[in-house]
Amino acid sequence: MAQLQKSIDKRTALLKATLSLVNNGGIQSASMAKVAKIANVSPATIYLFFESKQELLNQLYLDVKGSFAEAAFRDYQSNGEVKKSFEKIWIAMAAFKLENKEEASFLSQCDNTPMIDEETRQQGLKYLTPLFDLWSKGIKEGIIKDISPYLLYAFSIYPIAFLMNMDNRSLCPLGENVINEAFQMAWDSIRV
Amino acid sequence: MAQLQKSIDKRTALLKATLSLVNNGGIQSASMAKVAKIANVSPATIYLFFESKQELLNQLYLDVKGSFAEAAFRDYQSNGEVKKSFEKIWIAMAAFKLENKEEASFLSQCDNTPMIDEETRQQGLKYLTPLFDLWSKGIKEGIIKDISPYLLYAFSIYPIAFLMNMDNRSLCPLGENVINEAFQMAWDSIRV
Amino acid sequence: MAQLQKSIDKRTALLKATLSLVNNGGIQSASMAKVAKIANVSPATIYLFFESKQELLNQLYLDVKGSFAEAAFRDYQSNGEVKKSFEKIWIAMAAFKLENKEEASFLSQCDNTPMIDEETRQQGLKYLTPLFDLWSKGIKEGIIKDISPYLLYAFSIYPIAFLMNMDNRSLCPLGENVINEAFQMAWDSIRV
Amino acid sequence: MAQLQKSIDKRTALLKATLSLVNNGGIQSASMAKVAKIANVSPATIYLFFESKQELLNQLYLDVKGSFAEAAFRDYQSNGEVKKSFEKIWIAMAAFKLENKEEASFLSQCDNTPMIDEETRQQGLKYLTPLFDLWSKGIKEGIIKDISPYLLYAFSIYPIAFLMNMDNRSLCPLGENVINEAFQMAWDSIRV
DNA sequence: CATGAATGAGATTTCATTCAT
DNA sequence: AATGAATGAAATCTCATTCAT
Repeated sequence: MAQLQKSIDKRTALLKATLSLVNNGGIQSASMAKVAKIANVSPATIYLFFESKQELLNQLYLDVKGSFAEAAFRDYQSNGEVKKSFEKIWIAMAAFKLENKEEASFLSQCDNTPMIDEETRQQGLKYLTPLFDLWSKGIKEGIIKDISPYLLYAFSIYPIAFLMNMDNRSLCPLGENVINEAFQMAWDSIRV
Repeated sequence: MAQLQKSIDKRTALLKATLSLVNNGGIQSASMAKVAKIANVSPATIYLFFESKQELLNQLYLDVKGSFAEAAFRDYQSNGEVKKSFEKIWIAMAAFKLENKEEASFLSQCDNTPMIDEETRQQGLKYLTPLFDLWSKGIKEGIIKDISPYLLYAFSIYPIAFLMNMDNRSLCPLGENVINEAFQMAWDSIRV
Repeated sequence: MAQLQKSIDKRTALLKATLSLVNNGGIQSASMAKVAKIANVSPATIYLFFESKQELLNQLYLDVKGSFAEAAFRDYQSNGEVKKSFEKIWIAMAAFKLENKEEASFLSQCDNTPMIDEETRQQGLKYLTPLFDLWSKGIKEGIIKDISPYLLYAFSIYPIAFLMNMDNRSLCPLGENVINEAFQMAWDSIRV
Repeated sequence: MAQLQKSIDKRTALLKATLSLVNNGGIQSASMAKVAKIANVSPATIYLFFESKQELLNQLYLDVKGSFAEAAFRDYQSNGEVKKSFEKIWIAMAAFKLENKEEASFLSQCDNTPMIDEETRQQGLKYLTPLFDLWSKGIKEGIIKDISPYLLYAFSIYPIAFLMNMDNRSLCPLGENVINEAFQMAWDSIRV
């Protein structure tokens, strides 16, 4: 038990170290040696937990995506009104990205790198099942446009990443106002 | 004259080689040696045209962004109706991204890499001035939401990248239908 | 313990390899790759011991300067007569330079290269403290000219390097006779 | 004639450029490309005047050594008193090194680099013939120690380089006082 | 004469990964 | 289970030199 805990801790430390390194300097600057040093283990130890750098990144991706989903759906109950539910989820997502910039920025960096493989991306998508279900329900109720969930995602969720990016670069600071305006746009884009 | 042309050709070949390499394998896998080999020059020759790998990527970024803008605004005339004009631009942008997947994917990869520096990004943004002006006009006319252009961009333009990504991964093929649905969403998100 | 010894050995081998390479071909021709090959390690291994080529050279400088000082002062006791003491040191220095041509020649090459940084030079100077102290004593006793130690050094010690150089180039072979003549000159230059 | 002059000017410019570059950064940092740029010619042009970088450096060595000798013996007349004559030459040498730091420093750097070949060094030595002759005379007169001119040189002339070095590094500024003290040492070392 | 373009070879350094202990 | 040492391969970039013009 203590052994297991220690293992888990080390794994977590490694993921955390990677996250932090990717964040200042990009994926390429997160070398295994640096990761090891920050996590206070030997480089060789990383390979006890992850098969390769690729796998380390993929695991981190899933991990972070999981946290994101967990935050997004924490207060969500599937039996509520569609718009209200969507709003709750959307705001939670935005809040997560604002409060966890490292995680958010990491996910952004993963969007277009070949280091994350298709299979992992698919697994990541599964975390969003509740949202997809909600959209299905909305579509059935005639409230939401009857189109591919990918479109719905593209216009209502994906933009959050851009906003966060702007916020980070101080080009468009995200106060409560802006968040509300943004949500309105998200909703307008998908509602019938 | 012939010499100048040869120079230009070589520069172009280098940019093209870089574009292609970044596209399969990501920025980090586009090594100067590979770029040189594909462009059929010696590695040292690259440095006659670009000061460093960073500069090569930044120049490519501007180059591609320029082509993108050129395509986006080719048929646009600033005196038309706001919605029609926006549609024309939006469709042209989507078409460019669909027809020039390498360019589009490259721009996506640049979104979140520290290899493109802020100054270059700013210069890239300038290419979109006509769109920003159009939005201003629309806002004045009370047709478009009176909010930051970054928000407008985030919800109406940025999603195109996601769609293209889905198209590439065969998750959501972009036929004419889908394009039209997508444009509708873009418009709904920004219109009053 | 065995590991530590192996580390020390490797470090020593690297320094030795560098010394030897600098000696035939100059500093610039002592490439890290060659150093590695001669020391029978991979180029990457050098960086486990030295942060950069600069540091490698600086460390070697200190190392050699240390050996030199050690030899110079090995039999010296600070309570002896000034002239006798100086002679002992001077002869020991000359002997070291004659017997350790690689080391001596390396130090000469370091005299005028920007690869050795000022701080390291200063540290190197400290090894000569006993000599400076001896001079102070001589000055107080009115035996040695009351002038800057840099002058004393320039005229009594620095010339040894030139002699060694001539010896190497077979222009002025240093037998016992010459050595004695030379010492006489050194002494004449600094004595009152 | 005009053509010839232009050629000479270019050669001079190249030598000057090399001198300047060697001076800040050492021999290795004086790349042919930089030399060309500073001299305002094409890299290829250098090879019209010098066969290789080696030759460029060797020529520069001779050139500078020549200037040095010219300055050293400018006011010297071989029929004067030995000590007075030597003093005149010595002071002129020191003055040259102080007033032409680039040249002086360059010569120092050449002392221990394999880039200057033995033959060139020998030619350089010839410039000092008048001094050697003076010493011969002094020896015959019983004023100067009857020993190898290399020894005389090592203890009376070579130290100047060290002093200049110290002056450059602000460790021992050379005012008139120090110069006179230094000359005294030089003379003491070689006089009977 | 003079050159700008071009380059092959090689410089320093970093990295993901392995392996003996 | 854990590691520190070690590395081959490759990355970015520089350089002395050549050659078609």
